[in-house]
Amino acid sequence: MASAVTTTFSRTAQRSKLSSFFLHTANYKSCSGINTNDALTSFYDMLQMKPSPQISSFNKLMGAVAKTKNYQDVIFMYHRVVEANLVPDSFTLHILLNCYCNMKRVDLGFGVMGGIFKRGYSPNIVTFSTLINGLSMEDKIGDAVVLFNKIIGMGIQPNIIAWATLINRLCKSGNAEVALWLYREAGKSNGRSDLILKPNLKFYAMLIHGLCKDGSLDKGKQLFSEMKGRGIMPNLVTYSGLIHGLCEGGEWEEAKRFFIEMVDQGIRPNVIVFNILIQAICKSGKTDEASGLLNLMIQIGEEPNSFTYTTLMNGFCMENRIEDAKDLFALMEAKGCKRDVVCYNVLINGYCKCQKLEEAMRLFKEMVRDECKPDLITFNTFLTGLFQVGKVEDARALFANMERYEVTPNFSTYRILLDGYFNNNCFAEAIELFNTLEISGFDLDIETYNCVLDRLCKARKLDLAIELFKRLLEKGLVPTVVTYSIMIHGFFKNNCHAEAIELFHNLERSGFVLDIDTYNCFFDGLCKAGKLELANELFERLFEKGLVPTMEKEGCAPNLVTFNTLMQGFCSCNDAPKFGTRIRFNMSCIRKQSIMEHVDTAEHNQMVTNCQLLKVLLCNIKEV
DNA sequence: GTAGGGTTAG
Repeated sequence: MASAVTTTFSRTAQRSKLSSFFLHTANYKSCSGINTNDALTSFYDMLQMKPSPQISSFNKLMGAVAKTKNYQDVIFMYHRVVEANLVPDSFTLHILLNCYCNMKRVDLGFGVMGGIFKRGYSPNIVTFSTLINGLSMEDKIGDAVVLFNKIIGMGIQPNIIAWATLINRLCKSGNAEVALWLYREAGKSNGRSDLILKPNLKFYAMLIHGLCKDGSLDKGKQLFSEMKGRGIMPNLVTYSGLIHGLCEGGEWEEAKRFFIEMVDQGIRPNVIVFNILIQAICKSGKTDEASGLLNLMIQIGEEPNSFTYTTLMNGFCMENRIEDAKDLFALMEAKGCKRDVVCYNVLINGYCKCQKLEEAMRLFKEMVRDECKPDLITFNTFLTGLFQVGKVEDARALFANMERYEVTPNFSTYRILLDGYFNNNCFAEAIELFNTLEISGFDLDIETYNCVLDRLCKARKLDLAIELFKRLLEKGLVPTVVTYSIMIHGFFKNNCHAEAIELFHNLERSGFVLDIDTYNCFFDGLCKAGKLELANELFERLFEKGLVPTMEKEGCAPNLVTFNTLMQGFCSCNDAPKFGTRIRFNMSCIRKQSIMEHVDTAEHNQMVTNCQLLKVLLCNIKEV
């Protein structure tokens, strides 16, 4: 899309009344609603005036454009100002700094701070607050806290804006406990009453919401009471945050209690709090109840918005009720509610989930016609769906089309392609893609390596797997239990029993904490390799060492898979009677309630089959 | 004239 700058500068600049508006408006805020094109016309106009207007007039214009989030345009304007030999002042530089931070280029922001020094100004609390915000936006909350500490060390006193920036970002990044601690600290006087951060409704709201979202529900509720105790009365937004936090933390009953309390206080719920409730109800699988809430909203005259419809549509899609989702999609249009990219994505995902790819494609075309630009999530969703039904050709074509829509593939996109190629027997293509990603310096994580290792092992390309395993170590990646399970399984599958056993023993000796899946994988390999004695020995050893109870403590308890694997192994060998005691023991373990919890259907069915088989077998087994 | 601030969807 062409920026407003290009369009403005491609046409002859016209002297506009706006120019004089910017030259003479005392109150900058009064021009916040300005259209970027008009602002740029005025800007170009002002640049040509002789004598040049004051830098402050240019600042007003740049500030106005920055408010419209057209940061690229502000940067363009900054360069034109410098080229025109105008001297940027501290305000100009701070506007520029804020633009870079909002564009998630805090590195360039720090560069601007250099410029602030170079031009003889000193960074102030505004500079640092902006940078703290910029760092947080790039998920560098730790660096933001370090910077905050540093400025205090430099003797710069944070003001309420600096505190609000940091506390808000901490709450949003899952660090509400830290935020609360800081808030408490900021509330202490340190002998200077002018520096105390006074109790404040918005700070409380941020903290309550954050604490609940992070799972500290009791602390959140406690803070809510504390706030009321201090005479700060919660309003709709405070209640919404609390209710949302409680819903996210799974305390639906509590959320409902506060909703009722809010209504009793005479606070009328708005569309946002309804949306929060609808989402929570959908998540608990009661989509019809959520649908009832939509009707209630309409009844009381609270207009549902695109969030409302989309949330509910997503609820239906998750239950494979695509027709209901489609009806809602139609209702949305009938009610004059604009369908945005999220809404289309939800429905495309729904169609993909129930494998109606033609419908998904129709919708994709419709959204383009509707001038709704597909985004990264549209493509990632659609690609996943196409690969799932084996439409590899269509997936390739869609991927090739991303550029046309100015959407850059991300790491998830490549993972979808990689998995998709592997799952659809395009082994060579998958490996080629992986190699390209590796060479192009893509930051591949251990999970991606695990995926490729697994496929290589399963394709009996053990040499390549070993080579790749060495390479990931060289890269400094740390293998996980999954990596080792894959390798152990790979060795067994490729008949390298000795290597599998050696690897397992090395891991045990080195004190590496194995999980039950790794043990199961090892047991499975041993059983299939006919090494029942070894499997039995290991199992006995685990008991002798008291390791089985330890395994239980560490969430690594033997599960149904363990017993199923061992039972099958013991039964299928020629001298099954030898393991009679073990088989009986395993069966009694299986009957234990704890083993039966969290068992999937397939595993359960396997168990039933095993048990039936075993009953027959056991009849022929003499007690040992 | 420059920074921040409470709630919602994929």
